[in-house]
Amino acid sequence: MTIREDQKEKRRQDILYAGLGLFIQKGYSGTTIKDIARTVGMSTGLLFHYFASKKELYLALVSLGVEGPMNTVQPTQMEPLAFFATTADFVLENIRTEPFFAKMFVLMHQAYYSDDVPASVKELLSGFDIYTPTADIIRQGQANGTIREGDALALSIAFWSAIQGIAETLAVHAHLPCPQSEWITDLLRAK
Amino acid sequence: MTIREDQKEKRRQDILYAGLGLFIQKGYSGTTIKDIARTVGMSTGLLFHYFASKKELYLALVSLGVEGPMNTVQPTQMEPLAFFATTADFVLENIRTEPFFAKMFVLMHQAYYSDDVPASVKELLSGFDIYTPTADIIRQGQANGTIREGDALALSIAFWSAIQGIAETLAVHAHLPCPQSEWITDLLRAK
DNA sequence: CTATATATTGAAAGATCGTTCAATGAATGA
DNA sequence: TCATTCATTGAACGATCTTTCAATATATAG
Repeated sequence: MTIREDQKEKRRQDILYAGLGLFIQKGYSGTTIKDIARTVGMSTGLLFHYFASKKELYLALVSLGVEGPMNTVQPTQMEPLAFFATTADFVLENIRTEPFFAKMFVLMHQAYYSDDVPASVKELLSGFDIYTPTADIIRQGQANGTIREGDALALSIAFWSAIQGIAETLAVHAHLPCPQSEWITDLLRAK
Repeated sequence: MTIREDQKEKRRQDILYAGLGLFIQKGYSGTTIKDIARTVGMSTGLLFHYFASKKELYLALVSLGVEGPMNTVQPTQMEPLAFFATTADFVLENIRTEPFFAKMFVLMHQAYYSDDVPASVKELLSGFDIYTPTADIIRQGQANGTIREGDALALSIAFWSAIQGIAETLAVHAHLPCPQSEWITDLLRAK
């Protein structure tokens, strides 16, 4: 690996991080290549030396999220309520201490739910569904009495909505206090 | 009020509602005047007969939210936890049964937190802060033992984040089941 | 019915954005 | 050192978007 290749890779990371911050704050269409280039301190034309297009830059970010720490949230053999406690704790702890993680969490939500993203991104994310597998785990917890009664899908929506909303808030305002993971877990806990 | 004025007003409502749906799904920049015009079935030029600009159309929507049912959420003399139970119940019930309410809730969040909105909208919303007054009520509930201990602002963020996330999900997918307001209230309740 | 006001269209203007490209400066390798 | 490759710029191109406008159809008023 030559010095030039190292610096090129570092420059790519800078562009990606600048893009991440702008995309979650201004949306895909609201963010211009000029915005990103100015943030990292380069000319607009030069950015195309690192990424072939705006679409590809955004897709590279979403791919980072798909392969990254986001999908460490995997169903396990844990006791159901303990799984949610662990998951909430892991995600909130990372949101609190790693700005990149918090922003990436918001970007993935944006990429999944917004219609203001390239079709290639939608294709990459098609088939992703956090609610269905989570709802299954909730049903197991309801069966063994640790998770409250109620529509499992609705409980899943409540759990992830809370985490998602917190990520959105803290990704932009890192100075605000982060809710405790136990509060979110108690949303599911049977009394 | 002539027939013409009635129809003009009705047409304005149609444009506003079409814009609301598109804005929350594609963002401000991602939504084009052409999009909105096509949705209501008129030419692009005609839309400027009803709204002077895209900015003004968006601002009219946010103004509806500011004056509308959104600010019926007012601190009262209620017992603190009862206030949150009532608020969560009111908001979730409206999100569940009134698509316009759910979408408006999402739009207000977008207008407040996104940087992809006209400066005039930011000015209209400056000074709005749901967290600070809510955190005050939480402190009262902590004082009388009905609300759990912990950073009041963080509890406020957790409460509203959950509701906001649910609104975002149901505004786009109205067929999904709506979480119970008690689940959200239990997020604050002392054990 | 006639004249005036309103509704509507499609095209054009003006602005902005993504993208390309020729030209130049800097670093690398032989 | 010199030739070659890479980094960088700024201007230009084409596409798209907001907004305007002249022209036409339709409805209202007297």
